[in-house]
This record gives sequence, C-alpha cells and structure tokens, in this order.
Amino acid sequence: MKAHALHGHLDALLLAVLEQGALHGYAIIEALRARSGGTLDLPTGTIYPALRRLERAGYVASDWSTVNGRERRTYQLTDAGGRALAGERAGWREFSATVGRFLGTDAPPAGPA
Amino acid sequence: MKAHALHGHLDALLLAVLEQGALHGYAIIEALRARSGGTLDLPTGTIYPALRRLERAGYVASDWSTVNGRERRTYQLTDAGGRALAGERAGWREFSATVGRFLGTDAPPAGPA
DNA sequence: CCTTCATACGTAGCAAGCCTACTTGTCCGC
DNA sequence: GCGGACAAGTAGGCTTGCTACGTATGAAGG
Repeated sequence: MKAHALHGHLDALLLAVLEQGALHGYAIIEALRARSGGTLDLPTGTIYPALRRLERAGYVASDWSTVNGRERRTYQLTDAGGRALAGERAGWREFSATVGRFLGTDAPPAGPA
Repeated sequence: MKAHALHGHLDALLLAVLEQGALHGYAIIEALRARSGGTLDLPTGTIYPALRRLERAGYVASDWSTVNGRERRTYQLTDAGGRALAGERAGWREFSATVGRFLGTDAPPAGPA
C-alpha cells in the first residue's frame, strides 16, 4: 500500500486500536499488522512520535511498567481520546464516502461481521 | 472536512474528474464542489499546482484556449493517466478497506446509482 | 563467552503534500 | 470608475510520516 496514503489518518487508526484495550507501542505495531492482514506494517519511527503527539493532545495516557526486565510504556485511551475517535470516525465516513463517490466502488461487497 | 485528510488522494480525485471529460482548472474546482455536495471546496493554490504535477507526470495533457477573452487551460486525461487512475482506484479500495476495518462502518448503505 | 535475534523504546533529519495569502488580468453590471 | 465573478498562477509555511540510527534487555546457539 502506498505509504503516503495514511497521511492524516494515522491518529484515528491508533485511537481505534487503543479503543479495544490498552497496549504498549510495540504491541500496537503488531496489532496494526495483524488486524490489517499485513498491509499496515508501520516502523517504530512512525508510531512512537505519533503516540507522543496523541499524549500531548490528551487523547491517550501512558504508564510505565517493567515486564521481564524490559521497559514498557502502555498507552490507554482517555475520555477526550474517545471523543476524538468518534469525531475521527465520523470524519472518516464522510471522507471515504466523498472520495468513494469519485473513485467509485466505495463499498466492497464483503461486510465483515 | 479536514483538509489534510486529502493527502495523497488528490491526484486520484483529479484524474477521476477528468475521466468524465476534459475540463479547465476553474471548472474542475466547481466540479469537485458540485459532485461532493460542497464538501470538497479546494482553493486554486491546491488545484493548479496539482494539475501541473499531473501534467509533468504525463497523466494529463493541457491545451490553451481563449473563451470570452479569458485564457483557459483545458486538461484531459492521457492514456497513462487512465492507467494511473485504475491503479489509484485499486489503491483506494485497499486503503479504504484497511482503514475501514479499524474505523468500522466502511460501507455506507446507500450505493448511488 | 560471544553473537544474534526478538523485544522495546526513542530521536534527528528529510521529503512530500496541501494550504494560506497574494498577484495578474478580463468581462459585466452598476 | 469600481466591484464581483471568472481564470490562472506563485511563494512560503506547516504538518506529517518515513528512513536511518542509537540504546538496552533476555533468550538461544555456537
């Protein structure tokens, strides 16, 4: 997938992943890769700064912990983050509907459960 | 709509508009606005450079003409542009399916005729 | 013991892309 | 004459994601 396509949607993706439960950065990367079927394989240099950005914005909160001698920074969605995610979702729907109107075939037949 | 969201998809949009017939820049802006229901109201500073970019890439070709004393640069899709559009469409489908999997509600019920 | 790999975090600098603001010029109505 | 719609364009800035690099631990293999 063209990498640049993500522009402006990464934050929404991260919030959506964290919506299902708190995760640390490395696990977020793996979750994105797994849930996208390998399509989204994002480098740490993309994820970590994005998470700091989200934290500065107050959309996620982080806690440090040590697991097996390894430092982990676990992020969880805040209330503001939940609201932001709702907005991002609405924005995505409008965006995808709009672009889909031009590019056609917006709706793939397979509606995943 | 958040403008930044367009990042990386503007080219596809422009090619899609031109697929239906040659238009000049100003008319392209109006076509985008009309077909998107007002959602896509892009400034000239966005459209004109993008069209030059597409022309440099060989995806569109332009012809000057004068209508009512006003200079018009009319753009039309080239063969390469048509192929590029097909690729963009496929890319868009993958992208929207992927992001939609995270943001949910990828497929709006209304399939326009 | 030492190397390598997976886990885990992070920064610095770069490139791309779109927007804001501004400029030029014609035609039409007042 | 002046303002507004039409029509094209450039310059500079800002955001964003990527590449490349750096640091550290634990487990496995030679």
